[in-house]
Amino acid sequence: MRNMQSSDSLSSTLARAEKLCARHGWKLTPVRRRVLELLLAADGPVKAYDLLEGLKPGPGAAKPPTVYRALDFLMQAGLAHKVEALNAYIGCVHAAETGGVELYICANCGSVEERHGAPAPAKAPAGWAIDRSVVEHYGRCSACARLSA
Amino acid sequence: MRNMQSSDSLSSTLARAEKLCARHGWKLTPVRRRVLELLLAADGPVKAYDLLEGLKPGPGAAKPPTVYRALDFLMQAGLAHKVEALNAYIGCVHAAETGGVELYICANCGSVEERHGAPAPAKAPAGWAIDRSVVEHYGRCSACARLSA
DNA sequence: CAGAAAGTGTGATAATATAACATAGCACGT
DNA sequence: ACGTGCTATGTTATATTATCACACTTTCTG
Repeated sequence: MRNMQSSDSLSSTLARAEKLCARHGWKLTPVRRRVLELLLAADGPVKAYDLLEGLKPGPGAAKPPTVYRALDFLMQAGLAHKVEALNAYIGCVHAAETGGVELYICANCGSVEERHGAPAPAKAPAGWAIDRSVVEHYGRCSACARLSA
Repeated sequence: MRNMQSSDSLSSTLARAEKLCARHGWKLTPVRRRVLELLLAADGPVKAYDLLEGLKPGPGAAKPPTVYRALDFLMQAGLAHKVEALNAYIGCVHAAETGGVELYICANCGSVEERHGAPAPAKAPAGWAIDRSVVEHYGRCSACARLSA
């Protein structure tokens, strides 16, 4: 098993996503919801074109813009994150938490851990105003670190 | 002016790169050196295909693999960094400094500041072994922050 | 010198992402 | 209900970023 997301918690995470959107008046449309499901069900970061494949079985055979638009929405809503160094995307398990996200990515098994509310870099250069930070750590998760030790 | 690199210091940075490579037995070949020059002379992060254009004037009209190979070398040598969230590259002014790199990127003017020796995240999840971290902060540099205030 | 290793040239193509414009569904005031 | 505008989606094409595979050359080494 490569992620922390059980099949049970998938549906409860989706339910929370529904509520979050309802509360804000955002529309979790079928396409968006389907993309979120695929992200949450995956064992790790997912490539955009794999989502595209994942969408094929359904009635709507999507084209790239569809997927990218859904991803944009989910990221704005805080329901997904982009893993910049992998050009891949993950569903956010702790949606609605505020503050920056810090990602820990296991290079061996692909699992990802999210940390929220990462402390603002107190040591930014003088005078800089930081809007957004990308923080990604690559290494081995505890399980994989033990095995390869 | 968008970066901190004067024309003077360009040549001295190149000289230091030469020495660094000589000291380690790495080969700073003409192509690699030319790419490094382009990176250092630029006002900010440079896209791979812009480097490709920049190489055209010279005798060797390069193809993509040439540029990517040069970039790989420079990054391994610590002479360049990739800005993951922009798919762009920067020449490293503090080459040979150890430890992780933290980048501050001004969304307004494109200038970039490097910080080296970023403290390892003491709060990594228990048991994780971190090999490499990507840390990029987006916002406004002190000059641009003042103007837009 | 012979052989191996590292670097580069070249053509093709893969992988990632967006532009531009058409269509459809829904919300809202009347 | 009706039109109006807004949001979302569909569709075609294309832009952008990156790698593969193979040939050739240069350099290093014994």
